Amino acid sequence: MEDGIPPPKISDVAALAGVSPATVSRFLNRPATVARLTSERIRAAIAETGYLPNLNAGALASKRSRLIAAFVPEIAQSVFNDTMEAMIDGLANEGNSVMLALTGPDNRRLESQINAALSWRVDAIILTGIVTDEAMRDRLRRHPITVIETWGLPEEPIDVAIGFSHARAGAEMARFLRQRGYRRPHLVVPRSTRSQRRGRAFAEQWMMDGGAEPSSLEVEVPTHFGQGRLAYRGLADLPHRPDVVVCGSDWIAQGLIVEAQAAGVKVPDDVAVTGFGNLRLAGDMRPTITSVDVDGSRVAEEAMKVLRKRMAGESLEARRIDVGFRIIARESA
Amino acid sequence: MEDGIPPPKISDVAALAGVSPATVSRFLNRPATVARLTSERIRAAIAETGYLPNLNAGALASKRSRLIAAFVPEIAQSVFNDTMEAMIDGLANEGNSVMLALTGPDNRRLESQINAALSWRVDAIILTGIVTDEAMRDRLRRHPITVIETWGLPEEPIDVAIGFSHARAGAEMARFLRQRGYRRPHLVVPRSTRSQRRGRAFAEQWMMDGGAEPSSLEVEVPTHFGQGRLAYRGLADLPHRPDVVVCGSDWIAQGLIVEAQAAGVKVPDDVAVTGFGNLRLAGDMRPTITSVDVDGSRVAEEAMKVLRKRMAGESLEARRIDVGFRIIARESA
DNA sequence: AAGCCTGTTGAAAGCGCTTTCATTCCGCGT
DNA sequence: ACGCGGAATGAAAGCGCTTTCAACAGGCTT
Repeated sequence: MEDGIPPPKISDVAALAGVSPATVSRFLNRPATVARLTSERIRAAIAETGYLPNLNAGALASKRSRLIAAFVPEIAQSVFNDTMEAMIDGLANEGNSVMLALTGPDNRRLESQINAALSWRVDAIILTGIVTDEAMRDRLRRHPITVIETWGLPEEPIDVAIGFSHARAGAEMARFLRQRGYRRPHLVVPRSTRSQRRGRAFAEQWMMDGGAEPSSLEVEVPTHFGQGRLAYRGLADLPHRPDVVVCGSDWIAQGLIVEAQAAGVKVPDDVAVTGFGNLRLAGDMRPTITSVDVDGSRVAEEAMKVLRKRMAGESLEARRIDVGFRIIARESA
Repeated sequence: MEDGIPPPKISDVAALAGVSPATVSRFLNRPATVARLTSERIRAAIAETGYLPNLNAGALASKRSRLIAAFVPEIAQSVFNDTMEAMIDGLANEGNSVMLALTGPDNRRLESQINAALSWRVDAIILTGIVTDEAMRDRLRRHPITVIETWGLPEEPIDVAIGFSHARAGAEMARFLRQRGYRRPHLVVPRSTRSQRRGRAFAEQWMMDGGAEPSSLEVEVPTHFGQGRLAYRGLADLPHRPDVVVCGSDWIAQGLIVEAQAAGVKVPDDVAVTGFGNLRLAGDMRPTITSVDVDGSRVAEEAMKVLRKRMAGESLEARRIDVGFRIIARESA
């Protein structure tokens, strides 16, 4: 940190290169439209001055900011991290900048963060975690920007949604476990809209297939290892001992397994366990954890495709993109 | 997403409120300077129009962006996440926006990301992970913005540094383990500048205290659970079996413990383990993991203090702020 | 030779704010 | 009654870009 002279501007570069500012601007934004020789001179002038375009001015003049706002509940420990990372990475590579906004587990700061994003005139908003407030959804719908909802797959997306059906994931897990012969599942359900949807769908499917209503435990988000341990201990108080515990995240599953083993209980022989998210640790744990895999990088990819199309002014073929999910059967169940 | 009319601007609000744009601007930026009644009318006009200031225009005109760039190697799994979260949160609360830039584990994209940040004329840059390139450090020094380096504590900060001495942390761990009676440490060292500094300091201190040079294993960053398992298996190939494994992160430690237990080896009786970072799971694991605690929220706090002072134009008392660290002794060592 | 197209460039008018400077209006001391 | 100072406001000049629009030079076509 130091101070003094203002940074060079486009007119400084233009003067040095012996062209007009307009030409420098063109060189920067649509290089193909400026003559070879001119380009060379401008390139040299930029290097010499150390010019960095002022993107605030650019955004103001062009009404396109190449700025994208990403909303996540939290980053501390989140299944979204991989997707976010792939996205931020990819966007940066294409010359965009990403503003990260944390909305808090209960979406407390959602509104103020959305206002901030809109005030920066971002080109797009990427939402992770569900915006349940209809008024807010409508407000976003009225703005002429791209809004991508990820992970969930709402019936009526704000604009575009990329994700999978949590209800189907829950139901499928119920079928999977029943078919494997389990009969007394216990659910550990994080207090998030999506997790609860999975939990509900699991229970419905389970009962539809003739099972009794599964017992369940709610835990706070973000989920973590320690919750698994507590969840394991809670098992003792249940009217009848479950033969499989369906956890809302791989971390919970991992903690539960560790606690079970510390108590001398074998997984999956004495009690089976499933997780969610198919984090790397699910495959690394002893025993390896049966989990639900969602291709996070596919979500990122599709999101970027959508953004590219929008920027190019093309129209989209689909407003709901289902990336699906897969139950990964491993040792723990 | 929809389109049509351009969003309201400050002159629309001004017209509706029957004042000049200048007054609305003042109302927005220094409310104390506008009369009570006028304020009321403006407030109403803003509400009626749904006005959101265009911050690009604001930043351009005022030369202050209230935009802060945060650089991290990655977010997927990182000890920095808590600090980042606290910081993003705090900054947003004070009316700033945060641009998150991923530099990649090897700082590959550092330069382009820094250029992007400077192009947006951010007010400050927060660096996590060490910028080793002296040319880049100098370049940043020449810019009239606040640069905060976190976690490390370089001799000659670019501007301000907030962190702790990794060398001291390594050395202290060596003393701690020796005093506890361990004699054959094995190091699992992530390939990051900071981790390696700790590892080296550990070894030096250990030998200075009369121990033999510790064996060690390098692992890639970001570290993860699976590496601990592999590290455990690698132990078998060592010339003599270590009595304590010093891991570069809690995740590694956790994986190592799980693998040891799966092999019927008791922790810490047969082999002790330490981690780093004091993540929540360190206290939750069975056995609980001895780790090194760094107060991440303190780092965030100090960073925000620095930013506040700079924005207020005050000068700083210190350019290097040591937040220290503590070895948290638990069951695993 | 006139007419046209394509490729390349420059002039100039904004983009929507902030901020200086000037102006007006009051209350107050003398 | 006069002048002064402070509070509140407005006029207007930018901030550093982008983007029309027009202009011009060649090269072709007819």
